[in-house]
Amino acid sequence: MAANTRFAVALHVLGFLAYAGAPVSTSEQLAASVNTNPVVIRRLLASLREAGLVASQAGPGGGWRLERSAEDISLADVYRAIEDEPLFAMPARDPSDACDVGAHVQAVFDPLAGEAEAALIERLEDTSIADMVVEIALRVGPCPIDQHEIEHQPSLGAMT
Amino acid sequence: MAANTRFAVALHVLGFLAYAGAPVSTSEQLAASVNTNPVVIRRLLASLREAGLVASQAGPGGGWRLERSAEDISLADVYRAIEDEPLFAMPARDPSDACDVGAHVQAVFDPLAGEAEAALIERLEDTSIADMVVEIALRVGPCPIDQHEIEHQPSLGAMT
DNA sequence: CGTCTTGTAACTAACTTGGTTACAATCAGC
DNA sequence: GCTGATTGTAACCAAGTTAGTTACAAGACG
Repeated sequence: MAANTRFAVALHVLGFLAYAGAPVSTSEQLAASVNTNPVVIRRLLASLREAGLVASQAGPGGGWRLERSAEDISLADVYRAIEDEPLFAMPARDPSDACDVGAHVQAVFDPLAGEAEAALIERLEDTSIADMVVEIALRVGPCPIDQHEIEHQPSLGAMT
Repeated sequence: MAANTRFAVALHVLGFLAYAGAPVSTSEQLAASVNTNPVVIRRLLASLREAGLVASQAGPGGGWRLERSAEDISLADVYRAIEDEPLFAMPARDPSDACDVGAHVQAVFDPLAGEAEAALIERLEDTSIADMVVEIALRVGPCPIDQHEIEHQPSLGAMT
């Protein structure tokens, strides 16, 4: 499958915004952490902004910030903000309606596909961006120096 | 998204095989019902055969049949037979490990993505091909003539 | 005004998908 | 063994998707 990497990138970026604690982060910083182009980040975050998850501001000192608290953004919110197409779909060409199966397969398939995707989303509802940030912080391990006081963007460390 | 239609086609074909009740159906017949090319059907069914869901036989009178009873094939079996790549994946380029979030996002993301996909599969486990066939039969409605006795491939009706 | 940043269009390269043709391999029945 | 039906599979094409990139307009702030 064309691996769906937008979801992973969205979680990375939202995790960054939550973890950084800075008032805003620029798409340049986010792109550096994800290792991609700032435009890719802006495109993705545009979807998240439409869903009310983040806000942006232009100009010097501008950038992106969470519009809700990290506890209040579930992975399901992110999934819904990004994925507009259903997970499973019927092929473009309609099946033959001269055949009992072809005539009714769509009516039977569609609700099944919807329920399966709903189960996926329901599971995503159980985890928040804040939960993810906790997991990340746990893996960073005890810090000799409290990174949150070195600079305003602690998560960047000594990035080039 | 590049809508995943293989899943829908697989269910259609398996439903056809179960509903038809004929000893075998040819990829030509299946392709006619799905409204696609026989080669597409053979390619897809090759995956299902590897998973032990169907069997094929060449030569005259040959074709495809279910290798297990329709009650014994869950939609999860079909999903696993078809999808080899994980539903969610990290982007090809590794994130920056100069950043706390970039360094650990994959370790946090991977199990989350796996659990979400597991929830999807778990839901698919609840429905069998037989369940689908019942739903289809219900929609066909009461038949003036028992179609299963007109011919050997009742579901084809008067297909061209 | 000058500069930093977002917003967005346009283009490209790589990949995926479904469709199609072609042909070898297999098998049943005569 | 010959014939014909059917699967098995490689090769190729067209269309669509995705990520990446460049370019530049628009907005915000000192």
